[in-house]
Amino acid sequence: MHKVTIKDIAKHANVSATTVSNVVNGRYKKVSNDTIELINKVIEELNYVPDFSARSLVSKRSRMIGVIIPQTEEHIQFLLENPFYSEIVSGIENKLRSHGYYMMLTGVDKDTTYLDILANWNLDAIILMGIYKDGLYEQLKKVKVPVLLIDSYIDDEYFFHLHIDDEKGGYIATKHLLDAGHKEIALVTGELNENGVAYKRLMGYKRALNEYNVPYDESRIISDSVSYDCGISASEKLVEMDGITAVFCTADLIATGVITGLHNKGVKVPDDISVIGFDNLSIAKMSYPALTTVNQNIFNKGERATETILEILDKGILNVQKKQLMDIEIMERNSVKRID
Amino acid sequence: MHKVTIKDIAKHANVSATTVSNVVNGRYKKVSNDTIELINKVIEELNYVPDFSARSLVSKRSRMIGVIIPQTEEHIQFLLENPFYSEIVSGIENKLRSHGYYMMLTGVDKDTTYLDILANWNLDAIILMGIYKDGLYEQLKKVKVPVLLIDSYIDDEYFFHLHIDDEKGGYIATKHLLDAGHKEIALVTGELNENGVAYKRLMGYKRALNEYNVPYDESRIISDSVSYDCGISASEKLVEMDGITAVFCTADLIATGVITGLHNKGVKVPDDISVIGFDNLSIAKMSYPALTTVNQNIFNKGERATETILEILDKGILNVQKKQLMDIEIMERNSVKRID
DNA sequence: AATCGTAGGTTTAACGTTAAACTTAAGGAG
DNA sequence: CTCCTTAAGTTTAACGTTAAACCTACGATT
Repeated sequence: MHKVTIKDIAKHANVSATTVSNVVNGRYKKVSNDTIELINKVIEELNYVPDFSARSLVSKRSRMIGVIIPQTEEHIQFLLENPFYSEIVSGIENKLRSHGYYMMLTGVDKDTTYLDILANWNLDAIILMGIYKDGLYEQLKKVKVPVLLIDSYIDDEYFFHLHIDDEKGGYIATKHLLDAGHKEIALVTGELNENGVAYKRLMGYKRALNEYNVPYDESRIISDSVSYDCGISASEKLVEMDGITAVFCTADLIATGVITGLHNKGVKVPDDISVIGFDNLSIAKMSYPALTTVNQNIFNKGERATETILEILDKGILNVQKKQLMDIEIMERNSVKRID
Repeated sequence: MHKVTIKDIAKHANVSATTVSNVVNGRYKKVSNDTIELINKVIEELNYVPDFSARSLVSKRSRMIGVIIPQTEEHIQFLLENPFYSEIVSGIENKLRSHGYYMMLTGVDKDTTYLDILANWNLDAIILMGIYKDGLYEQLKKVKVPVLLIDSYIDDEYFFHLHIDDEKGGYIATKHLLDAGHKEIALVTGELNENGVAYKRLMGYKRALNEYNVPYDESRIISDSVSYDCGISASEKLVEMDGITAVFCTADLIATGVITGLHNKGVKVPDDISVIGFDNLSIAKMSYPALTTVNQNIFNKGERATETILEILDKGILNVQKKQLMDIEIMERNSVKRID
């Protein structure tokens, strides 16, 4: 009981394999209507499905896109447990699927030589989120496949970029607090890396403070990593800071931890301390109080990433804009209180 | 500048392609140490990476596992935005990766003939979550690939199953409330399908009530779908139910919605109404009050699924247990109050 | 001296598909 | 009546890898 191949169809329909291939791939100009009909009937009867490995071997295309998510040492489960990644992947997958493409999803750990693999699955393109150290980018350039970087400030003309304006995000978040009358604003953030989003958001924070003539005080910056638990532990430091009336968390995941942590210490949000987040994760509306945050439409970002990839695959690498910016805006909920 | 193939390595090392293949695949018994060393050197120099399509074509194995997540019409973004799925996928991916396997992740919508595709990527196995209608299971059986069903009560010897005891889960959750003195207990659940987990959990609920001589009242069952928003809307109905002191939500996602919804109506959790959830999602600890729930270790469930798959691939389809049960237990937090 | 086993290879064909080059018959233009 | 074009195919080779069958030289065994 062997696998049904194109040759079986050819034999049953009394035509050549090429003709079957032409029908399967919609090259109808080369085949008569009668033959098309006949072949389709035989395909149906014999339950033929083309073999993607064979197809990919000869055509050098797989209709498969590689999606890479960062993973840190400490948080094995980081990969998809961060809702940011799962939401964006969700957007990517949906769009890919609706266009007949498939997704290979993988994390990267330290000793991953994954690019080897990614390179040789004949992936049509790669979407990479977050930032990476070591020679990863150099390796990626060796692969002759288009690469789209999401949320990376690596300055390299080779890559395609999809972004929000993180500096502006930091600015409007801080401005939102300033406009609500706050002057003593702490900032809780993940790792500060010059090529990462957190750093840019910090820059925006500084610019807003400056614009409002509020002095920047480095002792009010808490930098750890992007997680709920780090939000919890940050809250302990916050309680000990004198005079704080508001906190800007550069990620919703941190913000939810901060809120819970403050709560546990008997500090009321937003009555005692206001909190603003960043991202507008689906969990932002679930916290209590519901989180005011900077909305980036994450699912849509995933869709947009896929659209860009599809455009590149369609028009060629040279005819697509290298850099794309997405809009952001404040999403007001209940975690920020006006003071005077 | 063509792709480096096994033949290039062979030429440079002055050996046959087969010998290179043997080295690449670790069949060292057939090659002398000197040759192994030489070949490895050449591979390094020329930056050779095997082509997976070619390999898969001849070997009928891809080292790739297909993971399928359900998707409903109403919630396009359902796929990974449900933390349950993202956590389990995270567990699957991590384990796969650490064993040198890859993951193809996809949703299914109504008009997906995805099995065609899944069948012909030469996937080594398929992991399927949730339940599906139509002929999907019959189609899956045609594919000659091992299939592991997570959380499905489809009764078919063909498939491998990974489960928790959902009836017991429903039972211990309800018992937890009963033991805390509650007698008037509503239940909020997703779609009730005989082959799904929600139905079993409902059965457990009934058994517990029965054991404690509390009459079962169908008007206290609210069935919608598994989402935060449905939790919100369920809360409106709950407020109108007379005498309710506790609610069992058969999913944490619903429970968080219920808590927020009740809150908005001025009902205090757990002071006025106690809430217990199911799953122990990572967001369970983020709600306020933190959610008491039935803990199934989701990430670990994903890992376990992968382990089973790897075992099947290793030992053959006949030498692995068809059904596996995972443990559950109550995870106490702050959303349930003892009353007397 | 003949035989055998084994280490260390090589050669060949096959996996399923497609791209490129080739074939044939019929119809229309001149 | 001949030449040209076109529709509707066919044939052949190639994609990169591996499994199976085959080969050879050398040392050990009888």
